[in-house]
Amino acid sequence: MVVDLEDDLTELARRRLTEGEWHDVASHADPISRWVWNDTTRWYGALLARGIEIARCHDLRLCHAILHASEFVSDGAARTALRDAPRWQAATDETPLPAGAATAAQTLFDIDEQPANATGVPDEIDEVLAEFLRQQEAVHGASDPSRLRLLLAAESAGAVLAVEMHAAGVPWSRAVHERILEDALGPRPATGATARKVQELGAIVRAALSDETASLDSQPKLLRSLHRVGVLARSTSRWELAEYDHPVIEPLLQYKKLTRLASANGWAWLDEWAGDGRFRPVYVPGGVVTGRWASSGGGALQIPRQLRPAVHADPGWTLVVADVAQLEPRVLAAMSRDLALADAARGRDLYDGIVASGIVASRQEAKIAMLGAMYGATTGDSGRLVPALRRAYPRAMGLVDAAARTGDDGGIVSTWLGRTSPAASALWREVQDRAGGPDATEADQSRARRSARDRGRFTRNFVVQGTAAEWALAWLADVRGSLAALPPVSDLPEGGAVASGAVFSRRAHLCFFLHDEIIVHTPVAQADGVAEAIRAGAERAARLLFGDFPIDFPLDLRITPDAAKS
DNA sequence: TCTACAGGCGCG
DNA sequence: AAAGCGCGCCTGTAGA
Repeated sequence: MVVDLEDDLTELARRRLTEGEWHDVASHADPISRWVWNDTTRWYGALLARGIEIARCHDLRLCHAILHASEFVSDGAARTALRDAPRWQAATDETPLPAGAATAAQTLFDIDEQPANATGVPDEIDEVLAEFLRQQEAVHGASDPSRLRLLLAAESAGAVLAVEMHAAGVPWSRAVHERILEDALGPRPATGATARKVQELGAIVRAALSDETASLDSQPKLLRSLHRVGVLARSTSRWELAEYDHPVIEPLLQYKKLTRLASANGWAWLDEWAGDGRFRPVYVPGGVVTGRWASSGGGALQIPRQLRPAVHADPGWTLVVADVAQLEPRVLAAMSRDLALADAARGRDLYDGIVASGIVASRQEAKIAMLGAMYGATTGDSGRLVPALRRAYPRAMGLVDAAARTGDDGGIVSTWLGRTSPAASALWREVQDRAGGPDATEADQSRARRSARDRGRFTRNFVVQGTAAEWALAWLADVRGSLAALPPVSDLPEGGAVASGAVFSRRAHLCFFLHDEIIVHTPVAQADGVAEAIRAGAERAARLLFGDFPIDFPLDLRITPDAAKS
C-alpha cells in the first residue's frame, strides 16, 4: 500500500503494486513522501534487498501500541475505536497470534519472498486503512496532538532505521575478534572443548580450593566448595567474592571473566553472528515499555567493551562514533524546566557542573546521587546524597518524585511526547486491596508496601528513560535524513562496504544504535561532514522536543581509526 | 526428556 | 564498591 499523507488516502491506499512498479517507485523523481503500512518489519527488509529505500513511514503496529496506551488520547469515540481493534494489539500470552491471518485476502504487497507475518497484525488493505483512519482520529482529538505526532513519526523512523541497520550491519573484523579471543583464552579449542587458559585457571582455582574435582560452573556446588575453605559468601557474584581475602578469589574471578567471554562472545558467537564481516543484530523498536529498543539475537545490547576493537571500518571507509554525555539527567532538566540543572549541564560534564555548583564534593558523588534520584535509591551512599540534589534542583527532583508517587498510588505516567506507562496489573491491585482490608496481616501490608515502592521506582524512571529514548529517536531520524542528503561517493576502493548491501555500499549510513550512542559507517572523504551532521542533529533534536529551553546535548564524538587517538 | 526458573553478568 | 531503573543471553538445576 502506498499512501501519501498529503493526497487522497482512499484512492492511493487501494493501489496494489506489482513487482515492476517497485522499481518505478524507487526511481521516481518525486518519491512517496510517507508510506503507511501495517508493520515495517514485515515488508521493508525485502524492499531494501531489492534496492528500494524509503523516505519515511507510518508504522501502524507501533503507533497503535503508543496511542492505545497514551494518556494524551482523550476518552471518547476515537479511544474506544482503538480499544475495539484487538487485532492491532501486541501479541501477548493471553492473546496469541491468529494462525494464518490474512492469507487469502488482498494483502499490501505482491512480493515473492514474503516474510511470515510474525506479529499477526492485519494484512488486508481495508483493515489497514481503517486502522490508519482510527489513528488519525485519535491524534486529532488528543490533548497534545503535536507532541503525539512527533512521537509517532519518531517511532516510525526508528522502525525504518532498525531494518536498515540490520541490513547494513556493523563492520566487524574477524581477525581482530580472533586475536582478542586468542590473547585471552588461548588457541581456538575443538567444538565442545575448553580453551587452554580456562583449563589452566580452573586448575589453579581447584588447587586453591584443595579439591581437584570441584565444579566451578555450578553455582550451588561452587558455593559449597568456597564454604569449605572458609569463604562464607552468600552468593558467587563477582562483587561479593571480591570482598573476601583468600587465595582462591583472584583466580576464580579471572576464571569467571574468561568463561563469560568464551560462552557469550567466543568463537561460536563469531561464527554465528559476525562470520561474514558484519554483525547484524535484530533490533526491536518499542520493545521496552519505556520506548527503548530491545534486541533479539546476537546480544546487540551487550557487546562487551573488550570486543569494541573488532568494530572496524572497511578499506576506504571510516567509522564515526558518537554518544551523548549524561543524556537522562539532561532530558530531566529540560522536561522539568529546571534552569539550575540546565546551567550545571551547559557546555560541560553535567556531574562536574553539579560539583562546581557546590552541591556535592566529587564527580563520583554527583553521579551516584543523580542516578539514585532517577532510579529511586533509598539506601547507601546514593540514598544519602539524593537530598542534596533535592535542595539544589527542586524542579527536576520534584518531577521524578511526583512520578514515583503516582506509580506508588497505582497511577500511570507519561513521557514528554506522550508514551504512557502500563496500568497497574490486576495482581498488583489485588495485593494493595488485601493490605487495606479488615483482616490484613502484617505480612500482607509489608508485601503491599514493597510492591507499591517497586512500582514507584518504575514510574519514576519511566518518565526519564522514556523521554531520553524519544530524544534519541529524534536524533537518529535527523541524522538519517542528513546522511541521505549527502552526495553519493563514486571513487571508492573496490570491495569496500559491499557487505552492507547495494543500498549502503556507496553511501554513509547508520550501522549501530544503543540508547544514547550511534555509529555511522562512511566513506573517509565524508567523515567530517558526517560528524557535523551528527552534532547538528543533536541540537535539532533538542529544539524539536524542548523548543527554546536552554539545554544542550554535548557529544563524545570520535572518527576511527584515528591515528591521534588510537 | 523437556521446560521454567534462578543466578550471574554483559550493556545503557 | 553496590544500590536503585531498563534489557538479553548463557548455564545448571529443579520440577513436571
